[in-house]
Amino acid sequence: MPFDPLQQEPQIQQRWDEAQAFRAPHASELKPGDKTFYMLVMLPYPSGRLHMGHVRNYTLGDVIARFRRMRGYKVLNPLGWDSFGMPAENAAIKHGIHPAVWTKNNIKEMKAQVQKLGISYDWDREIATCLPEYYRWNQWFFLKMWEKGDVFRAMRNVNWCEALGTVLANEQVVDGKDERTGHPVVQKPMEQYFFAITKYADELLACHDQLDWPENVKTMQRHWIGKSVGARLQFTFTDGKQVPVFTTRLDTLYGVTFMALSTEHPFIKEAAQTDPGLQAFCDQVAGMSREDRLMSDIKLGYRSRLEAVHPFTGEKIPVFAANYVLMDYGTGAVMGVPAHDERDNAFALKYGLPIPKVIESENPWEEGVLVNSGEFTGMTSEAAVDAMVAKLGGSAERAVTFKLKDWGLSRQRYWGTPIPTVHCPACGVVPEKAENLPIRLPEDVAFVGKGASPLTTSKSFLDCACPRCGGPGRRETDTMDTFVDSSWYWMRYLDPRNSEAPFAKAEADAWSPVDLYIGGIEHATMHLIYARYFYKIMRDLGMTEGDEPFKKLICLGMVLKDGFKMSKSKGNIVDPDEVVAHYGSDALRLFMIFAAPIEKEVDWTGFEGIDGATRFLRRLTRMVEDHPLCSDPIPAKDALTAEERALQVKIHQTLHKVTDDLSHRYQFNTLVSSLMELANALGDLPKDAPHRGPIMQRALEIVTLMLSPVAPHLAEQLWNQLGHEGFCMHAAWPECDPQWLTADEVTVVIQVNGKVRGRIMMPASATEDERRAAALACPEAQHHIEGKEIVKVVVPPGGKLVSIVVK
RNA sequence: GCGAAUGUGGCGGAACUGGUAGACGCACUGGAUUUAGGUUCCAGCGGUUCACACCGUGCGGGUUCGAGUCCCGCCAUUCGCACCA
Repeated sequence: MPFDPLQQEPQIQQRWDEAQAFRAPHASELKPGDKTFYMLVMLPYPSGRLHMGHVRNYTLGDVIARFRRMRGYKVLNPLGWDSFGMPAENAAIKHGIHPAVWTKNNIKEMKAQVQKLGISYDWDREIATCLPEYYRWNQWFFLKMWEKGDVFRAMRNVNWCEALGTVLANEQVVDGKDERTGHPVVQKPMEQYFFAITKYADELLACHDQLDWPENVKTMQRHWIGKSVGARLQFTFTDGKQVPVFTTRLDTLYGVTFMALSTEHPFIKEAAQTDPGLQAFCDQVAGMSREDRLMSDIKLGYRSRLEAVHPFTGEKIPVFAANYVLMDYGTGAVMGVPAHDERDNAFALKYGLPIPKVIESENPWEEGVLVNSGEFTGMTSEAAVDAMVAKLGGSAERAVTFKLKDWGLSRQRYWGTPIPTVHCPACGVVPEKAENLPIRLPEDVAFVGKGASPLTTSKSFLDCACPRCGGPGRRETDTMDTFVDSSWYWMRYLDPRNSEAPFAKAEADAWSPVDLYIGGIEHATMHLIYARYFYKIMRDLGMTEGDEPFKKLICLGMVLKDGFKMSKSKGNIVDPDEVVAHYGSDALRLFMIFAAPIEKEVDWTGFEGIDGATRFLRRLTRMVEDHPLCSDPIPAKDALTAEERALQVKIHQTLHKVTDDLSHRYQFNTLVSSLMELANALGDLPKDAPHRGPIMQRALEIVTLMLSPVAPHLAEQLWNQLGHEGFCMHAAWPECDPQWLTADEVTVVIQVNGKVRGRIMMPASATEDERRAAALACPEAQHHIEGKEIVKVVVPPGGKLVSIVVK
């Protein structure tokens, strides 16, 4: 049977389907001693079309899932849809399609595309976050967290477009204007719901130790969480107001020459009411585009009429409103120490403030010994902090702050999980009763792209009874951030039809935590921190054991086209469907795996690489076709020819390497090249080799088994052609034979003064002295040694090299 | 701006612990087979050079018998920055 993927692949997929080959057992079906492996890929957004990034991600996951099955593991490999979010609502505004219809169509289309790839998903586990059966559990978690005291309401800025009367997402705001209509956008505080994730900040940092994750991801998370140890102290204004300030450098207190408060700080707002100049400055900052505020190093300030009093010297200190002080970090107020803080320094130079030096150290921004600091002069920075806290008495204390902010989850949108609370004139904001869940999204809404959330237009949704007093109430119209959906979805895969709970504890015990999680590096901080947080919440609710949801993490690089991210707007999309229709999925999978190491971005240069993958698969097929089946055993080592022995070594070394790549190194591109090398070696075995039959039989079996995770369809075909019944994917992974792992002879490289001058073949068993002697005797080396003094000869362990140093 | 990463032939990449730079593949060149080819097979393929040899892993320094790999300083590109998912 030739290589004919377009004909064969659908048939093989149908056979797998009929045999339920990918079904994962539930907890009750697992036997004691069963090894389990939970393989997870990040939940995709159903944009409508699959792209190459998905193909890469799912193929990698599938390679691991299939490999683990062959190693005897029970494997759970699910997929679902992150199906709430803005694009559906945008489609509704633009094309008048209901978000639910648009989303459902997209899922259908993308699922069909994924299925053509032959990924071994257990589709019985499929979930979609936009279905009430799913999002009711978001609501359930919200209520549990409310009970736990982990939900609160507070003010935070949103992107407000006055002309549209709408809140906009960051990505909709370009240069301080609505991307679509060009109307100006300002920062406006709005009352919102929050999850108190900062309660878990310390634990999120500490648990990194348990994780087999890339170091760079852990580092990014550490910086994101941003723990700072320092002190909080009160400054008093001349009008008697107390202003708390957090500082990591209390030791520089004598160097304070100004204070800077956020433009959103309540005292600044109050002062602005009687200070038109200050008000204008605050308006200017509120209207600054997000990029400008975040990404420029331009420090802007405005000197208010407020004055603070230095707690030790009693000197009056000017108070500025400044764009670089953030209201949601620390206390929204900083003490300005221009001599010892880089940003304060730039600010002081710009506004002509004094810059007195109070620390003697090598680098002005680092700790040292205090000078010009009254009674504290001469102390080290460390000692001074304790002394100052003591001297300041009740108005100062040691404190810790985090850059991590509490998780604002309110969205003023339709296509998301309704937040299950009720506004009651008598009781205030009241959580819904658990038995009333799910609070369903209403259908009778209009999508116009301006004004408040569409939910505010649905009378049937708005009118409800207060869960506490039973009086008339108004339902909350905010929906949840879609990050809530993706913060626990992998647990729902364990028990997707459960109508009593998000999942049964027994299922969590059987499968959690996830053994390997694969997804994009772009999720390094937000999603992966929220998901870890939710897992700790689930643990604290007694729903699962353990601290961390994802034991091992692999982050993929992006798939680019001509150096750019593939995107509709650039018109550089390569459609996987077209490739599969032309080359079949095995060739696409093989090429995706082979093209680049997984953590690197890969540029989709065109179809030439796939031609190469196809050539390789065709060549293997031909080798199997040309091979007459043989059931003779392979004779003992001594009976084989030198060529046959060398091939046996190559076969088993390759098997060893591929097994290692798949189980430990998680390096996949080299796995493919090893297979190609082995195929080349098999092709070189002479047709008249005396034991060709049994050697080739076993070699082709091993190659087919190793190919199976990457190109599973062809592997099934070849497996049957090699005389085996049943599925290759259910066959056991081959074991390598230790007697064939070491070659009889090795090449020893001879260097003279660091340059390679010769190579000699030596028995692998040669001693260090024998290698040294042979190297010195080698004619090519002699040529470079002659007439010179030998300073030393280095023979490093490993036996592959001798380095001679001459003068 | 802040945080994280990446940089090796014409191209994608390999080199796992500091030890043969360029495995494997693509593209290209020459040859053979074929009625034909998006077929197959053989050979070549970093640069300079007749050769010996020398140069060569983004750039500039350093450590070492030996550096793509380690250290210091730059440059370029990519990802993230809290309402995109």
